[in-house]
Amino acid sequence: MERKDELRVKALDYCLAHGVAGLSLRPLALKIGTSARLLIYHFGSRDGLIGEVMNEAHRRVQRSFEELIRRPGFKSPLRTFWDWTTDRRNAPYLRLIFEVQVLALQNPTAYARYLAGTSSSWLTVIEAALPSSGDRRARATLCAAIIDGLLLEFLSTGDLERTTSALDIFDSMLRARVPRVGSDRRSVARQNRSKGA
Amino acid sequence: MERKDELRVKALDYCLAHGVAGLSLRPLALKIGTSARLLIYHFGSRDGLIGEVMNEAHRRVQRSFEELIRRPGFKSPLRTFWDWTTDRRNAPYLRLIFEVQVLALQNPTAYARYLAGTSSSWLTVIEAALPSSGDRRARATLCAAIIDGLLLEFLSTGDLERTTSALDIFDSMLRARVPRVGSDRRSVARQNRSKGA
DNA sequence: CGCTCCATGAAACGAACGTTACATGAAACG
DNA sequence: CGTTTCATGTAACGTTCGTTTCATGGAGCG
Repeated sequence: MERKDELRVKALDYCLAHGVAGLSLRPLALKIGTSARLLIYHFGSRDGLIGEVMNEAHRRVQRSFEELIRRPGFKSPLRTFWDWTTDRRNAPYLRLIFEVQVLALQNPTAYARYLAGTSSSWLTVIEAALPSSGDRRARATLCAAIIDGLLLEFLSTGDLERTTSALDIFDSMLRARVPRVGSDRRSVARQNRSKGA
Repeated sequence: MERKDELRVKALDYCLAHGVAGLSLRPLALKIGTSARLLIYHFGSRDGLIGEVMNEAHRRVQRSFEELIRRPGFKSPLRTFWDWTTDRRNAPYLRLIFEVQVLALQNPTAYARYLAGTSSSWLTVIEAALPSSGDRRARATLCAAIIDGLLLEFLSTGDLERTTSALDIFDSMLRARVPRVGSDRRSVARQNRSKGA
């Protein structure tokens, strides 16, 4: 069983570097010092391997995140979270999860099973951290989307300075606590309904 | 040549529905009423086909976007842009571009060529629409990231109401014109430099 | 008609894919 | 010791992949 653990860890490292979209067993096996035969033997199938690899990834991200919220934070919660996502120890994992999430958009049957409600669980965490208000869920959605969008931009361009500046701007906006806008959820839905093609 | 145009259009429709990650010629050819032989004949190779398909996608998005900015806008620019991205005529294209962008993160040599600077070109457009200020580029980055992040959330969950509420919150924040925060670019860079792992 | 060029079909190529069958050596256990 | 179980290697299976080869039919043109 310990051999399987070792293989899972090495396979995860390989997926962090090469992605999971076109993953094939033989090159992976060659790189981590085993054979396609043994990967099937230990994990049952390619899908089983990817499943265990993604579970391991989620586990590590979870562990790192729990360590984060245990530490005392000097900066704002959002900025602290941003620094965590862009940390080079965490970014590869988030990139991998990004990949699976986007692949699941076009091929849910193949990839959705590897997403253990990642996005919605983070949304819940953020929502719990926000002050209570009628639009708290929408505010949490906004915060999560900003992290996602800026992270995607950071991963694409590598421009940490610009993306961090953007986050700090939003952070200062958030602290300003702008009062509720006139368009509540119902009126938004009304506007959308008159939009269709 | 007109036959090739027809094939390109049909292939794009197929990619909009099935994605481009695991695209293979024979199923595509079967679905659009041709053969793998002819796809190679017309487009030279699989990569050539994907290249032309993505060009066609970018062309259509571009055309739709130009039509958008030609129309008079009743709502805020950002909300107008959001309604455009989530329009069911446009969202599939943005989803496809999302897919390629994320695939390029892990495999730039294979996919980066299909991204004709999409993200940066939009950034420029947004930047031009914002009032001039020292942090205009960062603000543009923020706006683009919010659209990206919310769009990804919308595509993943289909929850247009919640994501639109989130956008409206940000829109109202933006209108409030919070003054510059203390952390300018230089101080941000300073903070980041002392972050490394 | 004869020639040329373009479009297409049928079939195959070699490679890579996930997976399996079979054999074997080592270790654990009675 | 004999037996069983686990881990592993070798080789193959059948399939699919992108691509190529060869042949053919038809349209345009002299």
